[in-house]
Amino acid sequence: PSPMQEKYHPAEIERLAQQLWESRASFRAVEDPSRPKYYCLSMFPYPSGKLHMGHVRNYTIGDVLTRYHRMRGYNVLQPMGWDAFGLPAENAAMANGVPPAQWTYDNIAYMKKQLRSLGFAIDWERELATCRPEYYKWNQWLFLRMLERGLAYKRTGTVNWDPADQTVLANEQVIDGRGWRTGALVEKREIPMYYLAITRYAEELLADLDQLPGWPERVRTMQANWIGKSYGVRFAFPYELPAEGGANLPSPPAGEGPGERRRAEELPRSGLLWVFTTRADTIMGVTFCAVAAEHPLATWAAAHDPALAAFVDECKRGSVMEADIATMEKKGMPTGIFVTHPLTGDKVEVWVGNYVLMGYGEGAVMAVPAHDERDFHFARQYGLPIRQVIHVPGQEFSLDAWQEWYADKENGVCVNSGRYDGLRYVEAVEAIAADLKARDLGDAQVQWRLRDWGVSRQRYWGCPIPIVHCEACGDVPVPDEQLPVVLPEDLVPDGTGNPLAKREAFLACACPKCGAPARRETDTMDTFVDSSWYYARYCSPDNPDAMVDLRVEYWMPVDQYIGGIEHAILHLLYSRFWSKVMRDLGLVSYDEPFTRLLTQGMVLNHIFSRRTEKGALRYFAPDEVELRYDGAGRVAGASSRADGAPVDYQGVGTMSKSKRNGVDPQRLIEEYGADTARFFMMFASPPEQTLEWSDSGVDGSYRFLKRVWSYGAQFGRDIRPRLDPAGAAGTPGAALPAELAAARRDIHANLRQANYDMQRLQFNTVASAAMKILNTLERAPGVPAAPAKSSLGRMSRPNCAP
RNA sequence: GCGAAGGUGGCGGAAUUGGCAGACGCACCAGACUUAGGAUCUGGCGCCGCGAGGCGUGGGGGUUCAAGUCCCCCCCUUCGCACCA
Repeated sequence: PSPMQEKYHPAEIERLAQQLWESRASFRAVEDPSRPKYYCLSMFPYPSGKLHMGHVRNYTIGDVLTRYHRMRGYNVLQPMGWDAFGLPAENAAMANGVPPAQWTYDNIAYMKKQLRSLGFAIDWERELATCRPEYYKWNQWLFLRMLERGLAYKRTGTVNWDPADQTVLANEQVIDGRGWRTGALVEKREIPMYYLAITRYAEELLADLDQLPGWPERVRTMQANWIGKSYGVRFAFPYELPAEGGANLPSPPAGEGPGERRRAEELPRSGLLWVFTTRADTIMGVTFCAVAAEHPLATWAAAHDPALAAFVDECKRGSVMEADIATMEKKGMPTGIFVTHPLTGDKVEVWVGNYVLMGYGEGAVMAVPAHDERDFHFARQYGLPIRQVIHVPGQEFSLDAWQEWYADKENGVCVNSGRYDGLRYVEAVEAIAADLKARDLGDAQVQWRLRDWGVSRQRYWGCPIPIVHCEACGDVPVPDEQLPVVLPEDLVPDGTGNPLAKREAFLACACPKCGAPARRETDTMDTFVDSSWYYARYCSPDNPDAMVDLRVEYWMPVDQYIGGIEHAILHLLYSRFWSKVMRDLGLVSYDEPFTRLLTQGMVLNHIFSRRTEKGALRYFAPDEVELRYDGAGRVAGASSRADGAPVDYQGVGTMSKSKRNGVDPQRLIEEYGADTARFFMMFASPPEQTLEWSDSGVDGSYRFLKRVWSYGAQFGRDIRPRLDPAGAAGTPGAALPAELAAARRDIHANLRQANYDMQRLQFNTVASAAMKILNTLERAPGVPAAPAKSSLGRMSRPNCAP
């Protein structure tokens, strides 16, 4: 052995190992039908500047799994790329005057260097960045295919509008109802946007969740609830508008309900107010209706009533976020318009309610205060009538306070409902739907909570939507042979709208249809479009002529997808939708893109703070703080190393810049080496659970690796017991599942041969960590945690071990 | 507000079908070795109490011979809520 091998110099060892891997192209993935494939995918990073611990954990878990499967003879693909379009690049551009493209490419270069230094087994030949024209060309191409099939369409949508900067704001840029840069009160504004008809796939997206046993149960539950299939009745209240004031009608926005997609140039004198309800059995208890501020009836009434107009304006202030709308104070105002109850013929007043959303359902709801909690409080607040029409035996209805049973549809029976009296929920809904249908005023209908996906963004740093606006021909799709519509990379946004709108060279073009001078669309696509199919592009990243080719059939679907739980709904749902669209276009043959999903836990660290004299909270980084313990090992207090004065310990929380409790992976790598970082992250906690940062744990990992290195020939004997994950091997008579037993044999066999072999050292470190992941993935039933030697005698409890 | 997942010692976490709560590990305490090894070994370690004993799985109620586990109500934390990624 050379002197170098006797001491542990991780920087040198890792550099040599990485050079070796590179010179041998060890991680290049080549299609090989003779071997089973294993496609292991980690969610690609946004190039925000540098890696954080969440990245390191995510990619280490993936790396361990690929190494394990490579050991077992699989042909492994582990690619990496960059989710490179997005808002932070524009914000950085505004702050520093650097074009988003330059900022993004610089960040990619730095983060790629970091990923390389971590020694991940990535096939870098397949690297992609979503901001490259050769990638986003295919966003545009598929968008055009969807447009041809009516899967992409244009209608109005609601956005946050900053009246000071005259620009659209992201939800994130609205703080307490005001624009983050200007402080101006944000307004809702209706603008034309492109939508993708994901609701057409709602049924399949819901049903196919059953085909994903490798996904965490809670993710499937959340997706099912998000899609939200409900059975109800869609019906209409006929109305006649008062005769006066018909001459100067405002132009209401297009109706948006499933059956109501007309562009109303003028509100007809008489018409139908459509609503949807899951509680048609309570229809006889309707005492008023509520419409959104943007609803045509509200617009019409506001034109005749200045007070109502002021209220409608008030409703249009504030953000469009559902969480904000759901938590704000419920307010309303009568329109003076009365509609006719379709079954009783009673007059029912229409109110404008700030809690009714134009973009959901019909933009109008029936109100049954007696049996809907929100309607109950609203009616009490405004003195509207409350009519009990559901009775639950043994319960007494009272107007004093809302009670849960008022909304009970299991035990409820119709009362005060004429011919429906005595019917239970299901019979009542059926009878009422039939009666409405007979009058041509409604029918039973399946309703989805899922809404179509609005993809237009009034932003620069994104994929251009391939549309040309021609005065004569209207909106004209860009022909395939003119793709990609290339985004100029030298612009710097200034916060006052999309800079593309000021770039004549981008705007000016010829109409593809008639050849006349035309203007390009300046909206770009939602970045969720970019991330909805990148995993498929990794299979053929070099193909300039097709979105995907036959290689996709070899690698896809992804066998193991790994990422944060925060993507459990949107990203994963959009990817599933996009896959199904690609399948229906004949591009791929799989139904679902991700066979198994692992949602990794967050990385936490201790938080320390102190109140300043002005009352503000000042945070201290953990390494700026000295901990004091009491006799029992409890944290008794903490003090600043700088001034010795006490600081408050706030427990643990996710690593964040604002709380100053982040740990920079770069420093860790430089100080201890990549193996220590990876080793610690794998052993400190099972992959799906939160990981609490511990400096002593990192230090211990380093010392352990050092000892492994220096023990040399002996270490197979000395170290082996310590490598048993959770000590599973220590239980006498415990039957290991075959998979775990095989993994154990692999690890022990390789430990025995591993002396001084740097590749094998890396291999063993990683392979033993793989055991821990397998424990999580396989959920091996019947494998108890191992007792210590000293407690073996206490194992007499019969139900303690098999 | 709505949807989802959680809450067990100082800490990470065990407890399989309702059957001795706290396995295993970390930290801590005492001792041994005896003197550089942040090693190893032995013992202790939920809380209160000198003790007998009492109390303990976020809080409150219930079912049961028996509840961390089942039922009802409430509280707290994390994730998502469609333009952050």
